[in-house]
Amino acid sequence: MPRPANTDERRAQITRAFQSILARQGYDGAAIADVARAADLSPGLLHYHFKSKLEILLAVLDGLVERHDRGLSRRLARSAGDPVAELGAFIDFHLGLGSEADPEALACWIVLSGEALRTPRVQKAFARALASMVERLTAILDRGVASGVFRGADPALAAPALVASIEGYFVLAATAPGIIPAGSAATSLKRMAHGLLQPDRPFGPAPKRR
Amino acid sequence: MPRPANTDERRAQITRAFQSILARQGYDGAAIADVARAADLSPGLLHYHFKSKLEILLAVLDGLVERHDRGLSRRLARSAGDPVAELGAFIDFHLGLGSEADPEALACWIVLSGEALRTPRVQKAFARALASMVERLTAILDRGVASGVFRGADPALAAPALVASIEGYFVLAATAPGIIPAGSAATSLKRMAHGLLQPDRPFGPAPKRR
Amino acid sequence: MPRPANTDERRAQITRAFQSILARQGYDGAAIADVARAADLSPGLLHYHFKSKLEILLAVLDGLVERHDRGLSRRLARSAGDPVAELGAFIDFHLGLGSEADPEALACWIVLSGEALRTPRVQKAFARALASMVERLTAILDRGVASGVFRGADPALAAPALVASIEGYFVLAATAPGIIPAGSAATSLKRMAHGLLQPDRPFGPAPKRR
Amino acid sequence: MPRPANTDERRAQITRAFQSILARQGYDGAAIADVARAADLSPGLLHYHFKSKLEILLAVLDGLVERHDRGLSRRLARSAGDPVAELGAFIDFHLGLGSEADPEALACWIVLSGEALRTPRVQKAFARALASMVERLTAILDRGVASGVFRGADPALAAPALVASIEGYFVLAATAPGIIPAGSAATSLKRMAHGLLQPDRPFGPAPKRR
DNA sequence: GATGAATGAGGCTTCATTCAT
DNA sequence: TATGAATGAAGCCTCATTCAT
Repeated sequence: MPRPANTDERRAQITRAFQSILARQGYDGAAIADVARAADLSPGLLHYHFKSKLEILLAVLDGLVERHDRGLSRRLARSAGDPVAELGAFIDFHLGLGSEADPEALACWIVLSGEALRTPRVQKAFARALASMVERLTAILDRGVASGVFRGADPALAAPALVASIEGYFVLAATAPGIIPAGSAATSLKRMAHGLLQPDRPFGPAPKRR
Repeated sequence: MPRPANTDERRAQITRAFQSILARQGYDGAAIADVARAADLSPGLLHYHFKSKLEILLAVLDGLVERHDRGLSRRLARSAGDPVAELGAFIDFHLGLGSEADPEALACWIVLSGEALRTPRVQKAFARALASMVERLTAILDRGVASGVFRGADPALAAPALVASIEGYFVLAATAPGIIPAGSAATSLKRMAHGLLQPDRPFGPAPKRR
Repeated sequence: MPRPANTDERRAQITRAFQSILARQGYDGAAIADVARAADLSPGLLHYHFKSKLEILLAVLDGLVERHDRGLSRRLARSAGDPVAELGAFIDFHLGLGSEADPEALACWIVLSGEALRTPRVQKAFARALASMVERLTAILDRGVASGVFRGADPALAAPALVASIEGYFVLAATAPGIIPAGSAATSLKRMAHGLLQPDRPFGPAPKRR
Repeated sequence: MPRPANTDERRAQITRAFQSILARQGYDGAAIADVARAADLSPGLLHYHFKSKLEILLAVLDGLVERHDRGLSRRLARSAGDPVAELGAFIDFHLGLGSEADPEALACWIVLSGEALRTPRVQKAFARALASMVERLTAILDRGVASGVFRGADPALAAPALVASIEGYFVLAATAPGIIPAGSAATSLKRMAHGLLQPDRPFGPAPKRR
């Protein structure tokens, strides 16, 4: 007899609108009233479905992470079993040619990194998301080491390094467009991966072949 | 009988206090009143010396960049002339073992990246700072290529890639402590530089030597 | 095929929950949603059974008064016919050794006195409750005067005075615990009653007996 | 050179306006905006001079207590040295014929008792005020006992009892006007004091004189 | 009778900025 | 230069009440 519950849809609707405002105006700049307007809801309703503004932010982060994880899984599935291909897919998924590019998500990600700095709950969730990325990449590298394709590599060091680089590309893409030559990100990161996952060679002129 | 001008000291005093609050509370969270209290000045005075809060933020950014540039120059001077050593110095300066580590500056830098997202003037200054880093690194790499130590490298791609990685390490260090194995950052980045600045080798088992 | 009416139970259920919240959070602090949760009902239902929040408050007051009156009658019945005993019972009932103490009801009573100050309907009901107490006590005293045990007393003055004292004890018990020596209230009030219900004697040293 | 500080006046101005609204509308009903309007100040200014609404309430309480204490001291001074007169003055000061009556202060006092119920800081201050009243009265009674005018009295019980009665008269005066016969309060309380401060006599007909 | 989503007004508080002195 | 009081616009959040189902 009561009106059918629609909490899930509403929460999604709110989260969507919040994410869009968040990308453009940052967390403090994202007024609840703005979000309500964007979602075409009354302001009070946002607080009916979320206890506080922070909860909405965390919901946005959750959504971002979940979509990221699902997308990554799908992408990795194509090259399952081949660590080199998986590594390439991992890199392409994150830095690939804009096919999956989502500037809004990217901007939110940067905003979230800023909030992680000063809000423990955001910090925890943000760090967890990064840790999960590192774990997945570590697993790939481990398999590569086991199969002998990544010689002399320590996945426990290489994975965080690659994730850091990806994160850095994100920041530069969002804040200093033009600094990264178009289309170069994935290629460059792959070369960096080569450096990490192969034995060092000294810099210098090509060794003379006898 | 005008009192002696002390604008410069005052501005420095204000900038210092603002930076400290900024690192802890973010831009919107940094109330002018808080800053004034931290600087032991009256709130009104901040607006006497700075037209607006944003101007203080930009002054902080300027100061950060200037100190960074001076420090980098000093560090590079030690290895002047040797591109490989300079590259190592560049990396160590940014990711080295905490000798120069300044968590406050780091946090401000993250905060600034977030503000760059939504404030054109910050964006411009932030991007300029990054561009300048890329330029300096590019010059080093160029010299290395010219001298034959960096074979098959394209400094125009490699420099942004390395700067992106550094930026990424910054973000992770500030937001997800513990994800980067202690002391590994500079080492890993150097290996990544090897990958970028040397000809590719295919992944795989070590070639048999005849 | 109407479902069986349960309005009365529901109203009692709501009133009970409201009283409990009221004691702890005051009138403005008692959110309908809180009350609904405490009563394990939906918020909408409260307004189905009560026209407004104020009506619930008045229902609580009614309930309080009714229970008080019933309890008092029961207590007085034991000493029916003896004005001195009835007076003692009246005092004990209100200030007795905690046997009947109900801190929740006490707190609500204080809250209600505050609301009486600014809400005419509460004021009226609150004053009526006090007037009824005064009336009952007056009747007792009247009988005592008639029978000669209360000499020189004016029940029209004495009854309000005793009720005021009881009210004062309530306030102190609820707001300044510890100020009233434990167990002293009823005893003290009985002595005060002696003062009211007997001819004055001047203060001073005991008269010399010849 | 700066504008002369006027914090004290402003705080007094705000406290005054708040007290006036408080008496009429209660604590929750006293909107900061209302108070600002009544004080002819901008709303923001109230929070410049007081950290929160609660602080204003506490300032009101402080002011009330201070004025009460000063007034009481002045009144007692007239009968210094004579415990009986002091007791009378104490009672008259609180319940006297409206000469000092301040309905606004009275209403605030009731409101404060309600807030004491649920706000620890108010509770503490409120209880302290009552304790101070009890102390002063106890001192008077002690002297009376020492000098033999109050025979068989225990000031540690009598003082709280009298203060409770005064408090009760306050509540009734504010919430149930008309219940206390005009002009009877002080007289009745004095008779109650007789009961408390003299040896008990059994109720009953006047003893036959021989 | 019952549900719980929805509304929208209003409350407290914060804060960048201005200004009289 | 310097002070700190003053302003007023938002901002987040709460809540009594209504209403579609």
